Amino acid sequence: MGDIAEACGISRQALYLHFTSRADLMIATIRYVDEANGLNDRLERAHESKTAIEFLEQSVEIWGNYMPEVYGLAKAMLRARDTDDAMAAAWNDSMRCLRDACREIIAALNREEILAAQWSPEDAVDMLYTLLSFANWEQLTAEAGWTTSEYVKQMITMLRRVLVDLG
Amino acid sequence: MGDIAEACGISRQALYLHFTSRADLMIATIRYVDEANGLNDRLERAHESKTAIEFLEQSVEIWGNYMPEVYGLAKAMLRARDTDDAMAAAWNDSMRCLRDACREIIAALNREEILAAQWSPEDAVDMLYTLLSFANWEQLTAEAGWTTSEYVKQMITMLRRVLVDLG
DNA sequence: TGGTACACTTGACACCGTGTCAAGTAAAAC
DNA sequence: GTTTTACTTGACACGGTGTCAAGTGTACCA
Repeated sequence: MGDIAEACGISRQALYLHFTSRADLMIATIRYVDEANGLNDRLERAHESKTAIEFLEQSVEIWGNYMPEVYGLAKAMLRARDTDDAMAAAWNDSMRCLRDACREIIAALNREEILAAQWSPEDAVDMLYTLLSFANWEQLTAEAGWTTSEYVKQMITMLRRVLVDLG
Repeated sequence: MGDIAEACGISRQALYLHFTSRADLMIATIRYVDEANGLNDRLERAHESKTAIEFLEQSVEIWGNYMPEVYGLAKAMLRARDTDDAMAAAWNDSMRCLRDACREIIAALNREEILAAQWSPEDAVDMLYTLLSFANWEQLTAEAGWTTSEYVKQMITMLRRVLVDLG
């Protein structure tokens, strides 16, 4: 809080006039970022896809390019999530549009009858959402040294293999 | 530290006679768990497999049953890892046998010429190691409600689809 | 038997970060 | 000209980590 206040050019105490706590500030920040960066709007664009596979690919590309933009905040929130229920709720809320996208992708694959036989739609949603996690992206980029475009390319190819059975 | 000391029936300060810091205690703990629970030894057993695919399946099964046993410690270490380099090193050290297993699995698939064409061996190792992460297991079990055996079964089927090209 | 080393005790203290409280100030709004 | 607003400084409580000093009981050892 001290560092943030200093960066804002106000006193630490003034911060508490605007936000009741550290958690409150972070939640407000993620709401602001959601609004400004518009993951919702961006994912919306994938809906123009003609096929379910294209929908999947578009969504992964959008998500893969979004994560680097909000990396710092996301990491801070994921850390705080473990000890703060309000933070966990805010994070889940903010990730809801990705969850929704996953659900829609699986529904689209199912509708086209190309969802791989091993999956119930529910399990497929769980797995897709899990595979697209920040933690995995961080591991592959920060630790393994992949670039964003490598991540997107490999992830798309992998997800096609995992989720799609071609007739 | 206070809680741990109390649980041990000694004073908080006595803990510092044995471990120089909280991080030191956790690192010693994970070393002890590694020794006692023997992930290394357990993974060793998978080497008796006749085929690369069997090797993969055995390893995932072993790992999937290991994670629940060390969940608490692993979670604490993953949290501390972000702010403590020694902790990060200890964690990586402790995960080295899983990394090695991933490398060997990919090498075996490659030797049998069934590693899917999309993958360079290095990328395949990175991806396999990432997919087997604690974070993914936690997400699928704690959040999505999968059981350990569901995790193992789905993970194996998925990894076969992801990594293996059958003639 | 006396002395020493060892494991532990109590109690105090410093440091850091979060969050709270009180009193004061400067400028804008009415 | 007064009130409201946004901020200031400065102090303090709390919890957690880590340190220090001095004391205690016990086991070992010459």
